Amino acid sequence: MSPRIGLDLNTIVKAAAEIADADGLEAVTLATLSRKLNIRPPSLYNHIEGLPGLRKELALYGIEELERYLSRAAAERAGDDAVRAMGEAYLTFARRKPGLYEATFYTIDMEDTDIKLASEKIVNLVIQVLQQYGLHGVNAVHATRGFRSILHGFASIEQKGGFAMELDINESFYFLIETFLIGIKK
Amino acid sequence: MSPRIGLDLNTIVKAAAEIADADGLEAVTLATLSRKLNIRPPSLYNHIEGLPGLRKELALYGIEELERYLSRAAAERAGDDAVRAMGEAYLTFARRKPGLYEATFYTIDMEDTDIKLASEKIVNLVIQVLQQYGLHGVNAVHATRGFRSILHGFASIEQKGGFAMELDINESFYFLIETFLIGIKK
DNA sequence: TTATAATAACTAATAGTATTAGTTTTTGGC
DNA sequence: GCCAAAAACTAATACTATTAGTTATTATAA
Repeated sequence: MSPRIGLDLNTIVKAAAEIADADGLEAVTLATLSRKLNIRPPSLYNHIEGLPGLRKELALYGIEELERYLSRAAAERAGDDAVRAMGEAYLTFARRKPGLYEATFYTIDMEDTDIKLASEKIVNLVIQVLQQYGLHGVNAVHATRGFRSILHGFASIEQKGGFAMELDINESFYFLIETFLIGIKK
Repeated sequence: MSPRIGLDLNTIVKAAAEIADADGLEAVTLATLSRKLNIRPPSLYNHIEGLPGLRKELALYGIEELERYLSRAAAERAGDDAVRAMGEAYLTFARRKPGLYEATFYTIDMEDTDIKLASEKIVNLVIQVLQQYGLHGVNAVHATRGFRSILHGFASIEQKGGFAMELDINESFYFLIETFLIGIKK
């Protein structure tokens, strides 16, 4: 029963991510988290700024993790291959870490500098790939916003169980990506 | 101080929607709602099955309201016109009723019969429009899923403040819709 | 090696939340 | 005008986050 367990921010955030993935983001509370870590809830305040602070850290971790998935997929690839690989990586991340993915969109402060910076890395990555289609300036931004919308929309609806009909979901995803590729080429 | 105010489900759900639109979905609690309605929290249990029940009713109301927006837009229109109009209507709804829109995606039980039925109406509406492009059977379903993904993704990211760059958001939306139209035509 | 300062745990207390149980008041139908 | 159902209520319980103040451990420096 040592009053100095040796907790750090990383351990805390990863524990929170585990709860989120296992039981949903709503299950991430200071109470459940402190139970998992074998400490009392107030002790968490030594590391994070309350529940809002925890949510920010979780979102940040999620965005950075997503960026790693995406940049790994884009590496050594170009054009359609790169777009398809990034799309698949995005969906894989959302499926493998559902709670953490949810956290990247859940009541986060987009004005926050850390969040902004991490998000920009993803945007720049996508812009870089889409520029290979001759999309520059405003059009590259439009296309990037479109690509993000497609990916988030699909992943989010799937996660909520919104695709009810008996039809292969992966096929629908490929259909959508190909539709997008055709669209940006003309 | 009458113990019989004359509350009904409709009044309750609309009050909840007002809170959601004004202060965000997280602000919708039995406590805030009962304060707005000038009753004590337990009284709400005469009309709804706790907080989960309230959320379900709110989601249902949102889905039905969205369906009204979309069918009004699709009426008397066909092809590209209909698709563009539905896209705009979707975005308009999400912008005008942000909290209610959020509710249509927030921890809802997709197995619930009422929710399922209301959702199917929207799906069928979209399928009907997309069939005019010669999309039938599986392809019509793929395209419908794609269209919903685009709309939800865009609306959701915009709502969270995710489109940071200084570039007109409506332009990006039109770009995305046109990209989709081109894609499904080839 | 020992004293001190910072860190990170703790307990205690408060306020806000949902929910259940049991009660009272009103209303509508007979 | 009576009675049953509906819809409000009060009281109580169990969580939750959070703040204040306390204590124990660790790291540092004399």
